[in-house]
Amino acid sequence: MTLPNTEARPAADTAPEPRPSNFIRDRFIEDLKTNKYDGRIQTRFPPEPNGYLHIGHAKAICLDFGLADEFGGHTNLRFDDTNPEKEDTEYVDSIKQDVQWLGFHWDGLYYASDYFDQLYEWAIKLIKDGKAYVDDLSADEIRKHRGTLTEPGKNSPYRDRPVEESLNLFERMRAGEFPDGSRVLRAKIDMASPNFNMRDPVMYRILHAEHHRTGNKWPIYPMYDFAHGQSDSLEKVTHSMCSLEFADHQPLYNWFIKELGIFPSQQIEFDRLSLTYTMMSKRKLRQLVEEGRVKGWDDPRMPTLSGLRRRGYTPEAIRNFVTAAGVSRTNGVVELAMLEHFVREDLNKLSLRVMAVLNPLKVVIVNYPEGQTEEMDAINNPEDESAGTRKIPFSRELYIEQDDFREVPPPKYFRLTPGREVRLRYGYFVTCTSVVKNDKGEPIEVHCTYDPASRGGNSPDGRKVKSTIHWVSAAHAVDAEVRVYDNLFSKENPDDLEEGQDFTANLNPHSLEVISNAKLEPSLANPVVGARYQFERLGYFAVDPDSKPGKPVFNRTVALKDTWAKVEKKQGGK
RNA sequence: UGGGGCGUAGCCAAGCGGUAAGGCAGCGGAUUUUGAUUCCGCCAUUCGGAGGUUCGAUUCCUCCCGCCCCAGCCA
Repeated sequence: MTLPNTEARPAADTAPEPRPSNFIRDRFIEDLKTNKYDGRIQTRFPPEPNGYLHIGHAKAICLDFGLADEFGGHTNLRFDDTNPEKEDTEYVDSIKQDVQWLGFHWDGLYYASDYFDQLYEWAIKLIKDGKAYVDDLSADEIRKHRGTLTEPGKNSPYRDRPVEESLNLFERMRAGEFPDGSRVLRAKIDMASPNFNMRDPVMYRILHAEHHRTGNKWPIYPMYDFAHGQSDSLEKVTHSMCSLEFADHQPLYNWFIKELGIFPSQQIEFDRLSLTYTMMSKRKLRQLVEEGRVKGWDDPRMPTLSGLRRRGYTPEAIRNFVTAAGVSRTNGVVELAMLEHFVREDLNKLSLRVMAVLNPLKVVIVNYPEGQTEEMDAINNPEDESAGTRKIPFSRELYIEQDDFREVPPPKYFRLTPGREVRLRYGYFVTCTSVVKNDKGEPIEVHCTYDPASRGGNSPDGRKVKSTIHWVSAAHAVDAEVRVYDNLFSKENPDDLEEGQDFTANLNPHSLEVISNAKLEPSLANPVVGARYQFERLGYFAVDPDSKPGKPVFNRTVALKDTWAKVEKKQGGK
């Protein structure tokens, strides 16, 4: 889906916001100052192509690309594709698209699989140096030899087999002579290390699996630990940022680089992004897709970049949010309200205002001539004068929002109610004179009179009204489907579970509300897919790809802030 | 329990020995043809706790408490 350029984004006329300081930037500055890498900054964004990118990845992307950009550095996109059983080109395509959509450009595009030959040679070298050996133990036996948190591990009986034997066995592993799981190549480090990653970690496993890029060339695949640091090194990466849980791997990362005598890339760990009411686990997001709990990876309720894009989020909003949330080494959880603030902030600047009624209630202006239509002037974007104005038809029968009329108004309710005068935005002042109700006593039609002198919404005598409400002319209205979203999960922490529950127990049953009979102003009959609008007084909405000519479908990106809803809730209202 | 990491307001987060930035949320008030936006004001005598060093500690030291990560032939 490509987004049309329907929004004019005003050129920035102010200096960029000062970036909050953080420990990674400090490290860059320090390394530049000491000329540690000849004044060079090289980073990489290294996703495994086993799923779609989510907003947590946006943080890593903004750091890897954004921070390097700040210092005139370079950033590679590198796919960490060392586990063929989980990976697919569908994911590499979506990842490339999402990185670009976020607004970043990679200098080099690489795959760990590009380095399989080099990695294999390095493994041979380590065997020859007596730093690696082929182990015939089963996975289960290896686990038993690994020891526990308090007990050191035990050496494998194969640990001291002759170099020639390991060499021969490893070559035969590579030749495909052995079945999966029968043997592994291990680094010979220290089975008594308090760090499990140093207890003779596995470097290669046998996997007779087809790889999405190398096909059936390899029956053995390197482990993450034997691929990542060396890939960084090959790309002359100076600062290799990764998340906190890899901190324990750093000694191993450095060990391989040292034993191989290759370019000394350095690893820096930072905290992952967590959001309330949101799930970032790729495995669980995949489960939601596969079980049909959502409509796909790009379901607008998903925290994936493709989902947020379809929902109407802008890349700017996401980048601003990530920057504001900051980076540290604390495991915190950011409130979803903060993300929503940054979309509203961006959308407020660029989206065209439009009138739309989600839950229509018919209004008849009894003293307005039948058959007459007037063209009223409306401002497209009060935040951007260059967006101009447009004409909206006004006639005797209109729709207003059901919420904007109360037969019996609660305290502080300013909107339409019998006997009260309100302004129809860009229209006229109208006063409610009577209500027509159905058998159940629900209002189905409201009768009003209008003041012809208040055309456009101003009364010459200067009298005030407490409220301005939006409307759509019934005869000119465009029917539309509007999808209104709420949090995907009903708990702040979706992993907060009762005994025996699965995380899907916390799915919000009301995360999607489909409104099939919304009424839009006629300018919205055939909007461009992806275009974003503000429905005045309601929120920001984006055109969904499911739209058909004359029958648009909109996704609510986020509602406008609603002080009245808060007041009403405090009053114990609906 | 061994190792690693982290504790600053409801949430995120600066701070690096000189007396607590900023953002989000919240609460007041002004402007408003969106109960929106914008604007203005308020919101930590205190930095997980207890000791110690110092003229002076969120910053240094010691001990304690709490939370997160690690025992995949996943990344």
